[in-house]
Amino acid sequence: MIANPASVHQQLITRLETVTVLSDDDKVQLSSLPLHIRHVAQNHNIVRPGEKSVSCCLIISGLACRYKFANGGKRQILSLHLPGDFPDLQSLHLDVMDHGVQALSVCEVAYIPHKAVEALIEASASVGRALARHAAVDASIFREWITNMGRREAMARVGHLFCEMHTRMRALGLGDGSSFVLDMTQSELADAAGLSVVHINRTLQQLRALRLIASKGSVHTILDAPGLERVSDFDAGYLHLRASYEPDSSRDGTSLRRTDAR
Amino acid sequence: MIANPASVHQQLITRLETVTVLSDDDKVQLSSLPLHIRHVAQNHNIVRPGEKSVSCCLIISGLACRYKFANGGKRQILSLHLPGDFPDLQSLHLDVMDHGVQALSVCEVAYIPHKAVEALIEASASVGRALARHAAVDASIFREWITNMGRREAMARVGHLFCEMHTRMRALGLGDGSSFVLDMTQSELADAAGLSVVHINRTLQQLRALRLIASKGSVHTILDAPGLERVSDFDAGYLHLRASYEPDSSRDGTSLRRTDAR
DNA sequence: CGTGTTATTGACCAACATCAAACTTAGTGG
DNA sequence: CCACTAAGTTTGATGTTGGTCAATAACACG
Repeated sequence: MIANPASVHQQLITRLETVTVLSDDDKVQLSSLPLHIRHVAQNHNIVRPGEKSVSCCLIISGLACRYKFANGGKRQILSLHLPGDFPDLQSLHLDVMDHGVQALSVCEVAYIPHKAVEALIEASASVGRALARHAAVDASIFREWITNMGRREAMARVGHLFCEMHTRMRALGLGDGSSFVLDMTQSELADAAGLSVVHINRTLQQLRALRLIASKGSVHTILDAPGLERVSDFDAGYLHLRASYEPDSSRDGTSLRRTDAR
Repeated sequence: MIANPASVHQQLITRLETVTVLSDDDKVQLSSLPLHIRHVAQNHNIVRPGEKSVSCCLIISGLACRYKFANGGKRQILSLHLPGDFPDLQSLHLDVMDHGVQALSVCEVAYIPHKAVEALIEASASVGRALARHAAVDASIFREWITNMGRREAMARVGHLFCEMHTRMRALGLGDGSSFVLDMTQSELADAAGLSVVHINRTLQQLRALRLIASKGSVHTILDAPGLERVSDFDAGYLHLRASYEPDSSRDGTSLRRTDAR
């Protein structure tokens, strides 16, 4: 799997078109975007923490994550990234990386100079909107993860992670019906879910025992999607895919009494 | 405390100037921004979840939060917002609110129509940059909160929250040296830290027993800032204030072995 | 095969949740 | 100003979830 620049440009255009309308001129500009394509080995950094970035990275293939270390080196995985994602788009606006980006599987990555991205945004409002929207969805996923870590117990947390990745992959045309590949060790899942490796292992066993999922290697199958979503408190609204979302107007104007908060 | 539009425009200009350089023309444009100023009572919604926003809100005074509900109504507070913050800037790019914004104290809020914000960004690259940076810092804080919830235990979690709010307030010229006002009940602190009310109470007692903080009512004093930061694993880098940040290049190019992850 | 990583298991323990009750504080109306 | 009330804080007792440690089993790869 060796990406050539032209196919990467096309991949980028296709991805942006899921979100906005691009003019022919936009596409021409996108097609001439300078790319520095690199293969990154498994477990190596795509962007180093603390770095002063001069380019944004686009994941072309593979699975990447953002991460931070807390305390005495306990790692937290902050997000997972699929082909077409820009895991460090914020580096356009922040001088220093407050976290790292790492390849969880072998990855192909395209680095695009900040200057080029800025020029493109300057030139095309559509592209600017699409990138802003990408960043906004990224932040929405962070919010859901905060909720996941703060208010869901282990089984829901892990199940939620699976639901999210399955949904995101299907939106990109990856995965095969109810199966998908998530190339992460249990140790990495633990870092993503804020749990210990041992507990992840036992939680996966529970999910399997309940016949909600099945796994062989890194290929996971969702056996009972509604059941898994129920157990995991999953509602895809926060992914802001082009689907409907039911507004909850039950609290209109009324006071949220402090005791509501529990 | 009744804000008049002119002072709000000035407050906005001052805040944006902490981040970018504004031309005289920018300031004129900012000063003519249409604002709908509203007082929001404590515990009432500033923006309802599920809503299709047509305006962004700017906190003029008071303390606000973003929140979500998980599971059987367990609330998670996602972020805290001080005067000058735009807690729903993302609504410019997302059609539906995936969370709510609520007043934790009495708040004054200015609603600015999306159309006006978009026109302003169109007209002024500086303002666009400042807002994009605001959103990027917002997301950085989310990442730190994920780490906080996932990988820090109760005392560090609560201490970290205090350090963050203290630092953010000082950056805005709020608070008085080592004291600051954080108008939240323990129940709300619990929702922010992903803990139970009872445990928050006991954790605060520990922090007081260690002489790291002292509190009377909602006025908190940090008695031993370095001590609290150490216990809380706090490093202000992620707030991206205009200060230095030490890059960590210790992992350059080397493999992050999977077992590093623990 | 042998070596190193990853997955699994059991035993034990710490952190945190839950429940229920008492106490404190601030606000309200008489 | 006092009694009353409701919200918020604190405490104790007890239970559960998830962490830690340490060992073993299963795999993957040269």
